[in-house]
Amino acid sequence: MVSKAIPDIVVGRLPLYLRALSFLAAEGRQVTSSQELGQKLGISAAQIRKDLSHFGEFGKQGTGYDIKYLSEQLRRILKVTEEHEVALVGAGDLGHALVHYDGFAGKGFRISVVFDNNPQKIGRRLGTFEILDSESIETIIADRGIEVAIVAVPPNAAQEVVDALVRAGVKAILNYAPITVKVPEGVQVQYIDPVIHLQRMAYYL
Amino acid sequence: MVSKAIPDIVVGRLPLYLRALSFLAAEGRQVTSSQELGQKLGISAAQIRKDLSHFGEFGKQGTGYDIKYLSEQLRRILKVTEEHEVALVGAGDLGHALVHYDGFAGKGFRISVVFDNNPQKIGRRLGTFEILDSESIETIIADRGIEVAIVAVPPNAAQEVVDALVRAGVKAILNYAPITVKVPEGVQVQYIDPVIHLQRMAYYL
DNA sequence: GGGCTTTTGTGAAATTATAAACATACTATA
DNA sequence: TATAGTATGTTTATAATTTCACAAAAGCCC
Repeated sequence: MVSKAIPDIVVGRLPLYLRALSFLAAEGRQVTSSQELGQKLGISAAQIRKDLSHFGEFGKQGTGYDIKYLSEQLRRILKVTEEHEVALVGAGDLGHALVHYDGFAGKGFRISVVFDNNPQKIGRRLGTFEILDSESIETIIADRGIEVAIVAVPPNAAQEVVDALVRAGVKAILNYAPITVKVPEGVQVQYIDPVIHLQRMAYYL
Repeated sequence: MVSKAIPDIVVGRLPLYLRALSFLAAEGRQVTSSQELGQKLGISAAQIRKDLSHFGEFGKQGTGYDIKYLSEQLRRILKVTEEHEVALVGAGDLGHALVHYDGFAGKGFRISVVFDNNPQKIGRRLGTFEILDSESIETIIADRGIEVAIVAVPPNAAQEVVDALVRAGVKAILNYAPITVKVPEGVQVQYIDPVIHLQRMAYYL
């Protein structure tokens, strides 16, 4: 394997591999194979081997992959060995669900601050967090060096929030608002919109 | 254009086009171009034209696309002109957020029944819905002919819920549980897992 | 230890997807 | 009515991705 630019589509599959490995580990399994992983994920075994080969040699011929070892390697590659602090903007129903979501634990992320622009909500608690004024996004996020944020605000507020996050130095944004936002070079955005997924499936109904 | 099997990746972009068109329409715009749409979505104009060409000719040379007309056509293609009834399984925080989410309106989907397996919750209300026993998924969904469902239950319950949905005749499942589930041929599953998106972005931090 | 089985890592081949290029058609304007 | 300017739909070219195929390495069993 030679170090080259890794295709983004490959990077996008690594978290799926890691997730599948976590489940196998939880079942007490020690070793797996590209074939088994592929079966579980609906991906060809060859593709999994090829994807991993971009980063090194993690398996043993005739045996497969040590689950614990490969998980560690993937976590290292994805830079999720330590937990990233995440800023959440939007303390509505979705923000509430995200704050209480236990799926972030051990996966490399931890919500550590919550913002909202509603004066009714500012100063109140959401879970263990005090809801902070969105006006303070820039200073607080910059001060704390947070570089990951989740946007869970209505669509008409999303671009404005994203702009503030970018100014604060955030480099990765997970946007639940159903609009495509503009960000400068060097800032990543990923989108979660249930309607997009549902409409895509509706085509095949 | 000749009718052939449409690449899934093309189908996956249609909802994005439709979403962008909705925004333009909301701004009072009448006409747009592949170039403008591409700019807004971060997709090349050629790709948009090519994607649309799989389904017909919707534009006018020298002018572009009539926003209302193209939206109608995309809705027809995606089969979201009428609203699909959606069954929601899981009345936790996420289910709560989904029931109150106003982003489904006018997009082709409407949550119309809610299930949970927690005896504490069954019979109570979630928004305007009475929470029904998950045990009744099969009969109720089959009776009402629902073919779209959203799974918002903990990972350890997800496969079981999916199995029940499949038996009930559901053909499209949006799964918020962070596990890859097994479904028979002919049943679609799409996944929403914030951790996957965050980990993918973390690679580039 | 030798033969058999398994499974990796990886080039080469096949497939699929994206981008570029362009002929054609339409609008607007003078 | 002629001309210039746009923007489509489609063809062609380029690039990216996936699959295939196989040598090599490791384990297992007698």
